[in-house]
Amino acid sequence: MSNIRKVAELAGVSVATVSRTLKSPDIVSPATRERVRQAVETAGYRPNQMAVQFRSRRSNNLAVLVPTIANTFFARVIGGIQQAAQAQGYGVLLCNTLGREELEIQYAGMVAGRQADGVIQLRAFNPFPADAVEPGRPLPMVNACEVLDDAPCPTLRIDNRAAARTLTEHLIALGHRRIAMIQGPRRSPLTRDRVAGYRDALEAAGIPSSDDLLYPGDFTPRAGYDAAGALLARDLRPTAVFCESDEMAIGAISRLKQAGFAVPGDVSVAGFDDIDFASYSDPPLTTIAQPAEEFGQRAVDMLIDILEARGDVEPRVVLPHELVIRDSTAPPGG
Amino acid sequence: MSNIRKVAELAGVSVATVSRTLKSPDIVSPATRERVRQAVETAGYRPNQMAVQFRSRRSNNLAVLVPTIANTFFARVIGGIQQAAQAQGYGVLLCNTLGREELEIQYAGMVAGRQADGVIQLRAFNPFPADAVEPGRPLPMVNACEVLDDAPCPTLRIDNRAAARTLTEHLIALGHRRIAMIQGPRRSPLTRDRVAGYRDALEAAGIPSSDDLLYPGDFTPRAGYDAAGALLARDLRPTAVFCESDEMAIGAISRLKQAGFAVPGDVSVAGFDDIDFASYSDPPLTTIAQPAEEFGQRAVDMLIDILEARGDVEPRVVLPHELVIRDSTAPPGG
DNA sequence: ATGAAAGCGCTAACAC
DNA sequence: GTGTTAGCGCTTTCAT
Repeated sequence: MSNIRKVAELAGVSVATVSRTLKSPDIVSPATRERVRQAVETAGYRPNQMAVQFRSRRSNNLAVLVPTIANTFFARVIGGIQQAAQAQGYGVLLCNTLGREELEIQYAGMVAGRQADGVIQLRAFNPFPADAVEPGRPLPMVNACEVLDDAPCPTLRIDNRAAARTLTEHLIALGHRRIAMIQGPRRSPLTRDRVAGYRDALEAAGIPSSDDLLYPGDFTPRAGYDAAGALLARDLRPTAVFCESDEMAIGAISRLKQAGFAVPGDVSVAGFDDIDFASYSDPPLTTIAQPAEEFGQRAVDMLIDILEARGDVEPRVVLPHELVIRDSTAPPGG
Repeated sequence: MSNIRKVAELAGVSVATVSRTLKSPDIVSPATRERVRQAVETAGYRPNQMAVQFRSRRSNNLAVLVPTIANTFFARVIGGIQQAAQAQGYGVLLCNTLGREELEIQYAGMVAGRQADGVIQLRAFNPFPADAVEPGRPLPMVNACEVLDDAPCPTLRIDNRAAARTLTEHLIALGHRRIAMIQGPRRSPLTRDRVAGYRDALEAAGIPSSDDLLYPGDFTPRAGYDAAGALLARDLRPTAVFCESDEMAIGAISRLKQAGFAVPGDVSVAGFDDIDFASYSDPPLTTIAQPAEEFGQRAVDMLIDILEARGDVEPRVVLPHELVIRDSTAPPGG
């Protein structure tokens, strides 16, 4: 493999000139520039990025901490991250953490080890040890989607409480009063905020809310399926179910139909995220659309703003969501 | 940030000893070892991986070229890759190529630029220029899932032809004779092999095959939806549809139901991949299960075998598939 | 078992 | 506009 010295010899110039020709061609005379280009060509020279990174103290990599890439929504977010990162000359180091904190901490250590310049964390957990915060330096992290209340870095999310309230209001407006909720993980801020929004709507409508209409889940179809089963065993069957992910909604619908109930005839089902499959489900899902790709792109932009110290980064960004009404929700007994 | 020299000073040893303590503790005396550990601790020392990589000439990163991460099947494969890579101390550089060759070539260039030690390519395309093949050195690449016939590296796939044949035979055994196929991209070896298997089955049953039962697609639900629409416009409606992905099958079912046809009553629909949603679709999908996570894990193992020259790597690995019969297929007119 | 020292390939002062 | 040179932080001979 050829290096910068070989190229310099070939071109009859110094290594500094070769370096300059590559980094800032404009400060090199056209003649030299051309000779160097030739030499690069004939030598088949590719700069050793490990050396470049080492010397310039920047890895140009972003570490992405994702609970699970198997989740359709996260896959879209990562698509957005990848696209934006690539456009700005950064690589994406993927870290599937399965929500395990020790793994998240380990991966965040890639910043201390200079493997990555910064971290995009898609879960509400700060993987940096307290002593990683160099006083004066901002933490090289952006926390997106599921966000820590007191995140020590910029955050990016939708207004989950408002979204959940809107969705619940939609259900109430259709005439539902017994509305169950299939939730995400119990301790997630996502779940907490969405339950709050759900309660907001019930309360505003004068409907008493009851904890036993709340079913825990984990965003997977299986969880929705199981929760729907539990829900059907109740004496007073809910007439509507608000699922915290489209995946769970699809699972729930499957279970409901299997038990002989029509959706939305007997039970209305609403989802969250607006994944691709939401439109192709039977019935097509009423859901809250989140700007998944934009989450990724914005997170990258914000992180690079931090890394390259391009002025101040907005600390708390809230992206718009949208209620998408399809056919999985209808008046009760309709 | 502290470096190895500071630690050496603190411990009162040479940098070489610190390095040794970290890399091969066993060749350092227990006493020194302990002093160094102390020093590392008090200094809060983390080796600069950029320097380590630079010096040792290995990035310990694997580049993964994936057409689109938004595809559920690929997302699972990547999950497997990530898991195996992490277990063996490698990082995963994600490259969403959208099937664009110039991007694939650019990303494969990360190997020449020492950003990555090797490449896992999930599409049938060789992104390495001819002169990248150092004579004598094997190409640091594994080609998995969609595989080049004459791939210049080990490949990993299922027997797509056999799988398609099995699935088609299942349809024929149910009594279908007019079986349409909604395909992947026209020029993909995946499509070619599966069409071949489909034809094998028809031929063996003495059913004439006709090209106009073949509908092009791109693996997305939308493509399945559209193709199903086209298919319904025919004079003689097929009684069964073989879709080259579960995503397309779900899209197709959506379109069929929308047009008032029952699945499988009026039209049987089969998919491919056995994604999570396949079980929760209505009706649950008959499909071919592929070992997605295993694809990822095996690809990583094979690639690392190449990189670390651990003996010979099996050049053509074929993983098992399985026909999963659910409710989306039934006898015609049933 | 440990230390001294060379150098990986590159960038960035600093000189001319 | 170009060359000289000093490292970046680490690993790894080669001595001792």
